[in-house]
Amino acid sequence: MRPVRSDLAPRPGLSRDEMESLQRRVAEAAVFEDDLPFDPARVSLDSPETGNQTLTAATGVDGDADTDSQPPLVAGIDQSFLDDRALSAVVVLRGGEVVERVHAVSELDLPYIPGLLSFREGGPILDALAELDCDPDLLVFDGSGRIHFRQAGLATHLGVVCDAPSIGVAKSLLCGTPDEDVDGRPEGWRTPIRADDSVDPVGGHPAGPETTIGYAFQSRQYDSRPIINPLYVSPGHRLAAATAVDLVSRLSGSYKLPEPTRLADAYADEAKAQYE
DNA sequence: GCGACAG
DNA sequence: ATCTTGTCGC
Repeated sequence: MRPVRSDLAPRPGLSRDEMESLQRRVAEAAVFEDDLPFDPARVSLDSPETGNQTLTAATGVDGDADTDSQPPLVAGIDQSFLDDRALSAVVVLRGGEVVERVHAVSELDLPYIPGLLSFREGGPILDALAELDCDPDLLVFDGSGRIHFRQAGLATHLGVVCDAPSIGVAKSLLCGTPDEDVDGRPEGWRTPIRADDSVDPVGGHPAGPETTIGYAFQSRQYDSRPIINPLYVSPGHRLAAATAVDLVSRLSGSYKLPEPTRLADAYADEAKAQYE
């Protein structure tokens, strides 16, 4: 998969002000409403092994019955680190099946700076995506999308550069305010994350308290003690916040992290062993 | 000045 | 992100 907007790609050697202005340009190009090449309802972890060819009525009118009969391709992306190099891993799923796995090792140019993560990890991730033979319908990133000071987190930045639907799944909240207290909620529970003073309005995207920039989502919860923190899901590009949580919910298996992310996480560690 | 901050 | 032993429970 190749970058479509390489002019907006995270380049090394930019000053902090230049990185921030590039993020504003990315946010302006971002679409936070549904513009998907597939029906979200067709995303699941169930393998259509036995071919559920019921309801094939629509295929006769739209054509492309072959590709329409299969679930969308979803890519999970995560990284592990070696000294000052990053190992970016990508695992692509179709239904519950892994159809491709690739990884790339790249030099890191910057340290981790809250708010500028895509400039540290973006390039390395694009290196891995370039190794892909297939073309994912959806990209699931480890980090934020619209839940970002300039509404241009990692998932938004790379989603725009690849011009692909993308979602950001973070384990902690970067900015914004949850509608309700997020502690000790049951599985499946979710509440909106609204823009606050730390979020800037950008392009056609407002940043008032009425703006939902993402959701806190309780993907897993055990009946006992160790209360599990929720996931913070936000749209990256080409989908609305509500659709982003719905998709993450559909991609959730038996663990806290959605399956594509969990598999990419494991693959990043597995591949790392080959280099150390 | 103080606080807050994805991975 | 990364460094790490033991421990509880299905």
